[in-house]
Parts: sequence; C-alpha cells; structure tokens
Amino acid sequence: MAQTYDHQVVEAKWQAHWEQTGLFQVKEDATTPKYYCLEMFPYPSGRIHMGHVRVYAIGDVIARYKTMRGFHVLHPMGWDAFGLPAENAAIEKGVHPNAWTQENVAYMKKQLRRMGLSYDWDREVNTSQPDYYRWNQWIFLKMVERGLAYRKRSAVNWCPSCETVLANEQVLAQEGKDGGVCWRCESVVIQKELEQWFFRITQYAQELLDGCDRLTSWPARVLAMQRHWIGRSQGVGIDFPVAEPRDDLTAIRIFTTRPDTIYGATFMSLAPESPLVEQLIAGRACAETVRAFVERVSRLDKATRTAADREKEGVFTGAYAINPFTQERIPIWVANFVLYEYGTGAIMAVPAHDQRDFEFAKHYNIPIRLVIQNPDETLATDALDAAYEEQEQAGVLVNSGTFTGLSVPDAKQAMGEYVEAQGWGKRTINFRLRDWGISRQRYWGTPIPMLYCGHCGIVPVPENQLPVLLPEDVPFTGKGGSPLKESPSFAKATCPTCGGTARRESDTMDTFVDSSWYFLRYCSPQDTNQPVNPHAAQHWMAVDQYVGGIEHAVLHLLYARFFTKVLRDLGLTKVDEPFVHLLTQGMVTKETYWCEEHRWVLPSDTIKEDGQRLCGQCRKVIVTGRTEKMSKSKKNIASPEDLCDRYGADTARLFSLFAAPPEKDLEWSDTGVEGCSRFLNRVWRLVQEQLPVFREVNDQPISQESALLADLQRATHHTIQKVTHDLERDFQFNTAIAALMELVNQLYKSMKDYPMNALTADERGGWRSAIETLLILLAPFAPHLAEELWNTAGHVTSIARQPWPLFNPDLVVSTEWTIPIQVNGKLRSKISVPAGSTKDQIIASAQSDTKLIEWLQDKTPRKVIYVEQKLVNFVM
RNA sequence: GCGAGAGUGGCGGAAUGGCAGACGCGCAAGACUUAGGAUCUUGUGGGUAACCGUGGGGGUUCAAGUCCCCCCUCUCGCACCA
Repeated sequence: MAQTYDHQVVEAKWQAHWEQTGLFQVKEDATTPKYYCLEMFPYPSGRIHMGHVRVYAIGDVIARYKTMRGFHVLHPMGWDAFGLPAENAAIEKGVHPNAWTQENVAYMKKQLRRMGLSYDWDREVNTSQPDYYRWNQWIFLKMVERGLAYRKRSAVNWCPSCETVLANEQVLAQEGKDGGVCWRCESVVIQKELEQWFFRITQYAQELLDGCDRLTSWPARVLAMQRHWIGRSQGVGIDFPVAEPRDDLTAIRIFTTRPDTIYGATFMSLAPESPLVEQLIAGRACAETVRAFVERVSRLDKATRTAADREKEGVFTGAYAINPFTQERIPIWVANFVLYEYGTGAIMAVPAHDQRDFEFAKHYNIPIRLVIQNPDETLATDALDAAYEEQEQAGVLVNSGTFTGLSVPDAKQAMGEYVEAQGWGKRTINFRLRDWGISRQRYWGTPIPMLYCGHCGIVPVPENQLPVLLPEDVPFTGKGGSPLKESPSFAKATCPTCGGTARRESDTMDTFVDSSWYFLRYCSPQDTNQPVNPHAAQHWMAVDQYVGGIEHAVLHLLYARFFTKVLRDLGLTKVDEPFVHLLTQGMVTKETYWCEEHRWVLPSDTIKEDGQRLCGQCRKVIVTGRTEKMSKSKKNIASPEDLCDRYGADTARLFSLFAAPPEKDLEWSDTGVEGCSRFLNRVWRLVQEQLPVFREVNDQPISQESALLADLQRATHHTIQKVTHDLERDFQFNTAIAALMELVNQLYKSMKDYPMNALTADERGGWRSAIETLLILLAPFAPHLAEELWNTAGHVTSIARQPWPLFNPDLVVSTEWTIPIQVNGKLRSKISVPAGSTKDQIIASAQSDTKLIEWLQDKTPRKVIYVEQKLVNFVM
C-alpha cells in the first residue's frame, strides 16, 4: 500500500520553497504579453473566512493558469486597512487602531500564505500606512486645484447623547421609533449640518454612464446597478411666476420629465429644506405651522425619510404660483417626498398622471385634472383610483390648449421647445448621482490635508509637507466630535501663506478613497515620487480580470472608475476604465435552522424524528431551515484554519471551486469537502503506483500501435480540451475540475485493464505523458499536490512554470463512433460504426439494427435527418 | 413598483437546438479486512410495465432544459429622483 498524502508537510514545504525562490515575483517584461489579475483586497478584520478562501482561490487559479499560458502575470495583494472596526476595538478594548490593524494584517497574511496563493508579496500595500495614504492626500490636493474637491455644508447623522457623528452603519433601525437609533446608546439619531469635503464625481456623470456601454465583460446586473445609480434623466426646467412676488422671489423653477402633463398641474410642491419656503411664508399666519412641519421632517435620517412606503404629507405655504401655460393660480405646498438635492427641489404636481401627486391630492383634497387620455379605455377623473402614468404605448393629450391631440412623445418634444421659445425655461438633463461626500469625523483614516487660517481662509497643505501624519496622542472614547480635534500636537499648525497660526482639518477621508486607486499603486508600489509611475501603469493597466463580491457593485466600482478618469486627466495613466473583465463571485452559505428558543442551530445540532426536525436541545419542532450567509451570529461558520489543518489548502481551494460555478452562491458541505479530499488522494495514489513504471523512461516518440496508448492519449487530450475550454470561457472551474476527475477515473480503469508488469517501453512513456499532463492541468487548482508529484517524478523546475499543454484534435479521434438513433425525435437505439463511416453507411447500419426493426417496421421513413457524427433521426 | 437573475434526481450541480441528469455528495449491494467512518468494484431520475420526466400552459422545429409568447414561484439589487 502506498503511503498516504501528508498535506501538512507537503504544503508547508512548497510554500517555503516558492517564497525562497521568488517564484511569483514579476517584472515588466517586453517579451511576453502581460496579464493583470486582481482580487479585491481584504479589510484586516482579524481572520480570513470562507468568502476570502473562495475569492482568492478563484483569482489564484486564473493567475496560475495565465502564467502557464505564457503571460507574465501581475497578481498582487494588500490591505484595505483603514476603517471603523479598528477604532471600535480601540474604544472597546483599549488597543491602538494601528496596533490592532497591524496585528490582524500579520495574522491574516500568514493565513493567506497557507493557502498557497501566487502573490508577489513584494508589491504588498497597506492603505493605513503613510507611504500609501500620503498619495491620497496628494491626489486630494490635485483635485482641490482642479475644482474637483470642494467644501459645502451637509447633513450628518448625529447622536445627541454621545455627542458624536455616526456612520450610516452605526445607525440602526428600531421598531416603534420613527427614525434610526445610535448603535451604542439607542438614542434617536438626528441630522446635523457640518461643513464637509466633496468630490465632484458628477462632473464625470456622463462619461461614467457612457463607459458602461463599453464594459461588455461585466455582469449585466452590475452595469444595470451602475446605470441606475448614475440615473440620467431628460426633462425641462420651467419657471412658474410667483403670484405675489416677495422681494427678489419672482418665479420658482421646477424640473419635470413630463412637460406634456403641464395643463394638469394643480399645485406645486417644494422640498422642506428649500430656502424658498422661508421666503414664501415669512409674515404669514401659517408660518409657524409650516416651520414646525419642516423641522419635524428634516430631523429624520435619510433612510427613514425617503422610505417609499412613507405616508405623503405636506402643508400649504399660503402662496400661489402661476402656471405659465394656463395662467392659472396654483397653491404652493411643502411636501415630505420632494427631495431638495434632486432637480431644483421644486416640482409641479400633476395628480392625474403621477402616483405620488395623486395620493397627495386625494389626502388634501386638491383638484385632479386629466390631461392625458387613454385611447383604449376612456378614463374619467372622478373614477380614477390611481394616476395614469403610461407614457410609451398610448396616451393622447386632452384639455391642453393648442397641444390637445398630440401623442405623449410628440407633446414632450413640442412643449419643451415651446418653453424655450417663450423664455420660460430650458430643457435639461438631471442625474441622480450626487457628489461624493468624503469627510468622516473619525480617527482611523487619511487626514484631509487642509488648513484653516484666520487670515487666509482655507489653505491647502503644501505638497512638500505631505504626508500629514495621523497623530498617536489621541484618546479613544467614542464620545465627542472628531477624535483628531483632541490631539494637541495635530490641531495647531502654521499657515504656509502668512505664517500665522492655523487650525488643521480634523476630518479624515472616507475609506472608499483608499480603494479607489490601489490597483494603480500595485504597478509601482514603492515609488516615492508619485502615486503611480506612468510607465508602470502603461505597462500593466488595465486590470484584465477583477474578482470580488457583488456588494461592491455600485460604490467601490463606481468610485474606482471615477478615480481612474481623474488620474488619467492628471496624466498618470492612459486607460479610461480600470477593469476589463469583472467576475462577481457568490457568497458562501451554510444550511442553518431557526429554533425559537435557541436561535440559529446547525444541522448537526438537530434531530430528525418522524419526518420532523427537532432542535437538539429543547426538542421543539423547527420550522425554518434555510441556507444563510456564514456569520458568527448564525453559528454557521466553517473555519478556513480548521479546514487547512484537517484537509489542507488544496482541498479547501478545490472544494470552493468545485461545489458551484464561481458567480453563484456556494453552499457549504462537509461531505463535499471530503469528496474533494478523496479525489486528491486518488491522484496521489495513482501517481505513486505508476511511479516505478515511468520513472526511468524518458519521453520518446510513440511509434507502436497499442490500445492502451490510444486510450491514454484520447483521455488526456479530451481533458486538455475540456479544461482549457472551461477556463477560457468564463472560468467554469466546477466543470473543469469535473473533467479532471473523469480523467483520473479513466486512468484508474486503464491501470486495472492493463497490468503494469506487461507494459512495453512505449506504453510506459504513454503513462508518463498521461500523468504529467494530468498534473499540469491540476496545478492551478491544487498547486501543492501537483508540485510535489511533479517533483517526485523527477522534475526540478516548478510545475507552475510549465507551459499549458496543447490539445491535439487528431489524438481524440476514436476508432469507432457511437451514434444515437432516434425515431420521430425519440431515442430508440444506439449503434456503433467504424470511424469515418459515411452518412449512407450509418443509415443503412441503423436500419438493420435489431432494436429499431419494430419501430421502423417495413415502412419507408418520410425523412431521415443525419447530423454529422452526432445522430440519426427517422421521421416516420 | 422598477431592474437583474434563477426554477433540472434525495442534495450541490452538468448539458455550441441533437443521447437530460456529466462530476461530486448521499444511498444500496459486494470485495478486501480483526475492524472500518480507509480503499476498491457495481448500481442508483420515476414507474411492475408500456411509458413518463427539466415550475405551469401554448407555439416554432425532424428534434426544445435550451428558441418564441403567456403565466406562476423564488432570490438579489434599487426604491417617493418628479
């Protein structure tokens, strides 16, 4: 019996060897094509989880495969190391965020190394270190120079009890409370206005939208989400004169995409935050009521405020506007559903043709006027139970003056032109996309390199004073404003313009800034003069394959696209889009059950009894069983460390690639892991048993006729074809691995069929070649095992550097064909014919097949379909 | 509501319009064993059978899981954007 495979020893041995020999270090190289393979870098939370194993296994197979295909592959790794959890650890455990982060990085790096990933660790980046974040500051200054970074007042979540700003994820929904609550003290969170820094991403809105059309190798749903987020819409801005002008307020501009409905506008609505509201109500009797309403609405956090199912509410301002088309006086209301940030913060309300306005009008008894008629089903105003919003199919204007009778699209066009001709407004394009607010009132992030001088105002930190370092002397209490304000060494600075005393900006940058350009930094990670060396970027960019979770479909990927365009305009890169192909891998889930008493329960902690599933502890019947994303609270964690201890990294990798296609969710299965482990052991034993057969044999041309040789060649070349095809086409790892399993099954069969002691020299050579092909094909998936066996077989150079085998179509040809025979499209028989038989020979042979006689009887088929080497179908 | 995707054995999942269920798990029988939760072999969609089978109903085709039309269910994302 061959010795069993000791994964612990073998994997450690090769990991050390690869590292010592610098196998995965990569340089720019003009002689072979480049390939840039990138997986989204992790947040150093402490431990890697199965989701990490999956995404990095996927990336690693791609990188290793492309290397074997002759590319020089950039495959880097780093740490998205700034962020809230480090600060929470500081507040709760008293550890400094930097110490906490560095410790986690060290630990997780060790874990990643155990997986045998082919990273060039010389290119490692850590966004929390000054050699990285100084370039965030540098880019920020360039953006200030170009007007792409600016300051404005904006609302933040504020906990009145902790007196601190909260990130959106620190605001929790709580039942019975109108609005979110603080994660620590459960006080109701309010909105507070602060001066904050913004990136003008809206300047690139159109380019970001157009770019989506060229990202043809991105998943459709990611593109759909990006397009929706950018949200371009075409409409008209129209001035409605104020009936009794107040001071300089003579008209209010609204934005609408439905100018065709303007004859049906029976009121106007303003956003509560609009400064026009105060102008309109000042001195009126209703002023206090309106102010109270505005106050109440604007205290709510954004998520609560904009929930679609929120009841529509409003209040009349007492003022009127004039509809320019009808000269009619319409009341001006304030409404909770009107967004100040979108359009002009004011809308014309057409209850008959907008569902929100409809509900509002019903509630407050405002007239509803039908101006679009449905030709298929005549609508009556009194009978409407919802707004008629149809725009594409039908709809003809009624009650609309000279525009009556036009179709909706024609009316949109004509009325838009009319507005412009009359000087009432103009056609405009609006985007949902907002400028990106990057100020965070946090410690563990990149300090924003700006100064506030009593004399000179807002002054950028001069470039030669970068980086602005994070100070160490900061207390972490979780209370109060920005932690950086508490550092005496940090807050005070000298104004570079006048030499006077200046205050340093105490906010830090959103961590999404860090991840918006790290892929460029990998091209020249040690450059001390600039964020990225343009020559290195020219060589490596764009990223050929990006792999990561779908949760980043909008923000990260959009910001990274934005930064790429900004850095392009700064002359640092020439690419417009950073990521050519995008693979969004599914989550790793595990089956769990929900017990009323014991919450989430693992399958192993349940009992099956009388066809019912009971909780193992309380024996209550469980009703909910489903697969959930792995999480601590659900207790359905499978630990990568345990997995590596018990089965090894190769098994962990193989399972996470085999159990589901990469883009789908993967359900964890302990027995599935066993299956993969079993497969690797089968490979191990196969090679061990064949070793003596081919060890002394050199590769030699195969001259001999031999059934075994033909079998071996057919099997290996068929596998080469299948595995290559599956990898080339969307990285279908699961079917590629299945093909390798089939090959191993085949080889076992051949081993059984042809006794080893009777093999000829040629046949030994055939065995050698078959096994080496298997190992090479397996190498990207299970690199340690493949390397070990490759080495055992007498090779000194790494299998990771072997060229990928080429498929030879001549070698898969078999001596006979099996042709399925159908009668009227149903399978009735299969026949074997010599390879190369003609259509007529095959049909003749089918007609004489005994199984078919009863189906064909003596009748002449009406028609015979023959598909080359595939099938025969008799139509009777 | 809008957008994207998915419905195939006991389970995860395979199938350029051409043999439905590859491969793996599970299960069953056998072999080897003091033993087996190791390993190997064989079988395994349903039905006694004719036959029936890819969410349901139509259609195109010699042939449909795959293409077209209608419907149902589920998952994910966005969600008052005027």
